Amino acid sequence: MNKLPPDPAPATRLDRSQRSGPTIRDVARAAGVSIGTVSKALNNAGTLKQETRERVAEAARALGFRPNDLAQALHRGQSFTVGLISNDSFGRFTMPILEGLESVLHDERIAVFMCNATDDPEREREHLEQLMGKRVDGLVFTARRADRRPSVGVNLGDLPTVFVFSQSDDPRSFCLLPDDEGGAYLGARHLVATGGRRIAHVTGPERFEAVRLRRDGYRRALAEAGLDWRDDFFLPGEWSEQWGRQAVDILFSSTAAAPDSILAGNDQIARGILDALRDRGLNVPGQVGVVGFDNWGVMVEAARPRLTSIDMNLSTLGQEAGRRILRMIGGEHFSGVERLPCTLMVRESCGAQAKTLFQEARST
Amino acid sequence: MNKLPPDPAPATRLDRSQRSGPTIRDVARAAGVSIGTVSKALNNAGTLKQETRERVAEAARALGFRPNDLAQALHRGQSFTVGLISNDSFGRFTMPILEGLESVLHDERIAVFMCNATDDPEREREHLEQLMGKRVDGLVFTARRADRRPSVGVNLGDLPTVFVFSQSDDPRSFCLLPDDEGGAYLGARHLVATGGRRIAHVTGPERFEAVRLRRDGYRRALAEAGLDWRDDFFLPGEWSEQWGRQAVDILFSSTAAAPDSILAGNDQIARGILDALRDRGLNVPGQVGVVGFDNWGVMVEAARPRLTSIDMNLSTLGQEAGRRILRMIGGEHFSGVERLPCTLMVRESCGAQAKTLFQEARST
DNA sequence: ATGAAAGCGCTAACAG
DNA sequence: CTGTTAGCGCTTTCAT
Repeated sequence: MNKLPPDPAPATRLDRSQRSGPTIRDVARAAGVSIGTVSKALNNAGTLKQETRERVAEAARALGFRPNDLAQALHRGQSFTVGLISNDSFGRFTMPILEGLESVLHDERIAVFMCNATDDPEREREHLEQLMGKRVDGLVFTARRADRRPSVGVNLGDLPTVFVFSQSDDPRSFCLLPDDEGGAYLGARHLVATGGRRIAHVTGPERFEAVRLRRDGYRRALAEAGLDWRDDFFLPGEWSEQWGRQAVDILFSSTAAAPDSILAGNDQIARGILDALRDRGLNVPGQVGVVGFDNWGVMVEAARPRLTSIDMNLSTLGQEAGRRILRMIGGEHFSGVERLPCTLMVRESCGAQAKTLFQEARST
Repeated sequence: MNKLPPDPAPATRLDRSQRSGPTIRDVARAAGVSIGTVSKALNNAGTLKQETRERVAEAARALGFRPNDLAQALHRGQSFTVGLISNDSFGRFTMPILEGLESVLHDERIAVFMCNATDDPEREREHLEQLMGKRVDGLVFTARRADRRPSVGVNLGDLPTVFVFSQSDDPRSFCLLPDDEGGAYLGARHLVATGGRRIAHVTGPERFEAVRLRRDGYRRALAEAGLDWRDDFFLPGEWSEQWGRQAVDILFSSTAAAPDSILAGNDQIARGILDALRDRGLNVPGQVGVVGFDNWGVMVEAARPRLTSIDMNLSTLGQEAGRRILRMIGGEHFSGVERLPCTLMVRESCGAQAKTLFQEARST
């Protein structure tokens, strides 16, 4: 029965005849109709007798026929795929975004190629070449932090592209970001509302745009509450627990005017702050209220007490990215930066008692 | 010149003529040769005059020609794509695996469709259908924890499939896992080597196979050191910091025979242990040595002191998965379970002083 | 050394 | 209502 393999061939090449299932031709034969009829029946197109549709459907099912998307793609000039280029090797930010993106695209039958560039421009270029070769219908860029990034030298033509949690230096491109300013405002306002008068802000490196925007939100909340900005209460540093602990040492070295509240630039910093306060015997939230940023499950839940934090709604961001790219594929154009609201998640480190009041607060 | 669009059509359909770049036909025209010649020239196939090759290459470059992989795939019956189905929505384990997998596959010009099933069988089935439609050349399954999983009812034919960090209940399938037993053995042996005599093991739920295997490795190290197994020193529970803290309360409630070393089932538990020991005023590693499992950067670095931990080498696991699937695509067959060694990463929570001796230790 | 032509599996326009 | 056919962009014999 089996003819012996006539050609050993390169091992990485498939023996096509083996793997690929029945074709539309086989279905046509089985149902006793023409190829065109099968196509119409299976796509609910054209005008066919109900009985024919059923006969074809039946034959297709019996054979286990599954249309070949590649052929379809070739014909339609649309591949039903988009590429996702990520520079967040750790996945902390990319995964929720991907989840949202994918859930939206999946409904339109389009699949996502995920590529990890890990900040290597050469690698990114290669990935882009590959994706272009695969004729993706769109492109999504993601990065670890929301800062500008130079476009690598690949001609994308007018391929629909969106930058999520990441920015392009090309003003014509479209960027989707969390509302950092509003998020920080929300956190600081919550600290005010729970009685804070001396509110410090311990955050990441000032070269991050997110750090500057969050600072602005913090400042706005202070102003609104009639509180003065104090240079010694704004501490940019690193995104680490280590820095959070160190910042507490700085803030509380002179007990004179130590803060009664701290807004952290991320949850890791917040956790460091909590640990250091604990070491000093200071009660949270009794003596000091603490609010984090990111609402990173593993951090906020493990913290003692559990951490109140700002959620950037990354999954929603991903969903919106999906919706936009679909519209762009449909011919619409977008450009500029759009920001989506953050949400305050209240837990015990600050204001859990005022839960009903603030839990739903959203920025913007 | 342009004829007006005769059909407004669904907005999500591409206007093909716009987007797709030059075809091989355009190159042929530009270079003044036939289509077949262009194909040969670009693929270094057949036998062509050197000058012709160059002329074609030049024309292709000038036009910015990029071969259409879809057409190629249709012809060859190989799509140069594989699907990755992940059930680890959090990404903690999937990302490193994906990174390794992708780096290997990328070199063979094959791209990865990433699909998130988040433990929803229906969703997984849909993804599989979609991937089959796209004629992926292979399939990789990943899960959050290395436990058996039922196969969803989709006929995969003889499509090359590998389960990484995850298992199938079909004995014919191929599974790639970390050597949990060996990893735990490594950790426990290290605790022995640094002077531990009363070594406890605080870990996750016993229904996880990984928990049982790690327990076995722990037991083997004890036996090898002539130490007795003690039921009260083996504490299965949850994968949380909370549980780590609680376990310390249990272990040290009677100061009588408290442990001098603790092997944790993961880094979160280990971190909880460290915090609780600290609360009790116990010095690590002076009074109690602690070893974690996972070597999760954000945990081990933030811990005080920094955490000695077992690395499962997930990226390597992903690479191996990539190599195997390539070989399977090439026609080879694999089945059964294979385990790759873990590595001990020594830090201050136990034995950093003995660094040179154990840092490179590998299981198996 | 190069060209011509037959598909890969499917869709859509046009006949019948 | 259904069949026929011309491609989609590329590879690969087989002629020339």
